[in-house]
Amino acid sequence: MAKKKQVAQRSTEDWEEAALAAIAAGGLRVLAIPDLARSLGVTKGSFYWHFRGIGELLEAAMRRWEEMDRVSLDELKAIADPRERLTALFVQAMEKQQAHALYVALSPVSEVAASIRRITERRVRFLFDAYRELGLSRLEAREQALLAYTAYVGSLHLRRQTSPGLSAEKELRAYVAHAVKILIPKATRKTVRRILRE
Amino acid sequence: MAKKKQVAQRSTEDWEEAALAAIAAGGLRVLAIPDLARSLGVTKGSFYWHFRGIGELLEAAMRRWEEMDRVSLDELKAIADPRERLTALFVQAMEKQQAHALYVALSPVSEVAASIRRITERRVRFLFDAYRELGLSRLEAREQALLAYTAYVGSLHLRRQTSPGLSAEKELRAYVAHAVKILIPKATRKTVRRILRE
DNA sequence: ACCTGAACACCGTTCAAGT
DNA sequence: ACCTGAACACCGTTCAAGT
Repeated sequence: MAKKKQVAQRSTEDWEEAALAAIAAGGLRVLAIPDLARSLGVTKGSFYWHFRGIGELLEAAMRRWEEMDRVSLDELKAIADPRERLTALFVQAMEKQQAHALYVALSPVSEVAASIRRITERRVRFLFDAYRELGLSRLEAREQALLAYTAYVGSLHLRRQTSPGLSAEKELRAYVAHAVKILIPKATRKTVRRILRE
Repeated sequence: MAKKKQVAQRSTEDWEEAALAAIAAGGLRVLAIPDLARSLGVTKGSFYWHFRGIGELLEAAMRRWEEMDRVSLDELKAIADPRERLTALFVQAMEKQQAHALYVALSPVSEVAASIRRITERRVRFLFDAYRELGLSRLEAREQALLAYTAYVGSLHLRRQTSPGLSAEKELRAYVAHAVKILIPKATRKTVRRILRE
């Protein structure tokens, strides 16, 4: 019954998670300390005990996201067969909505450019390694890795644009099927189905 | 000599242009009415004579950008040979820095989603038509158009990320060379050179 | 160790008053 | 027709005071 006096006591991680969720949902522009505080059940003043300012929150949130991205790539690295590994990556690219929303919202933000670059480099490197294992030359592997990565980024934008006339869903599926054919050597129809359904 | 009394008298278009320049340079977050007003030599109060609010400014600026985009596509449509037309489009994709910066900055902004979608549809349509003229089936042309468009969007992101170790410029050139081979049927080396240099 | 609450600067918005 | 200047609400930030 001592509800009024019960202090919330939120951890720094709580603030970071709330920030990432807000950015994924509405973009960086809607990130407001009073809103975050309200959603965490504390007053905005307490924010400044955890962070020096909104910049530091962004930094911490980015570190958190980078770590999540690194871990999910490492999980894929456990897959020995490079073709299977690429397929699993494509499946991930169709899921993980929050991560994709974050990428689109934050990629134009200059303050987090260093983070975004590290994420990009790690992903391109992952693709490069897979293509190398499939027998491509260094140059071919690099080119293919970059094409795969840009196709992925572009597909995020495509997915955000729900076309009214032409079914966006249908467009996207045709797109992915085509991209898979080019980006996963010797991909079978079953591979495409796995990526589109699974 | 009546400098103090000389009123600035800015047109609505001046505000729109200033807004687009600010967004291209620093993203939507740095768009601030006091800053715009200062750069135009008036006080922020006058903004509200031209626009009902910042939302209306964005709308007007988007209409302006859409029109610019439409015009530059129409210019390309005058090129009769579809292969030449695609090449010219790729050349544009390597130039027009402000337009690209605008796309990256605004694509995640939900308020302008309708504009972005119209721009995307117009561009994909342009690509589709070119591929049809080159003899592709409706499905093939659509798939190829979407791949070309996503590769373009992805390349914008790639270009923003100036890698320190590996030369970003070099990466980008390798990428474009590869993309051209896939996206412009029977492209010659000269085509690639034209796109990378011109 | 973590939070409250009041304070201040600054931006978005309004509007009466100017030319 | 277009702009100024003062006003107000709201957000980011600070900080002394609380538990």
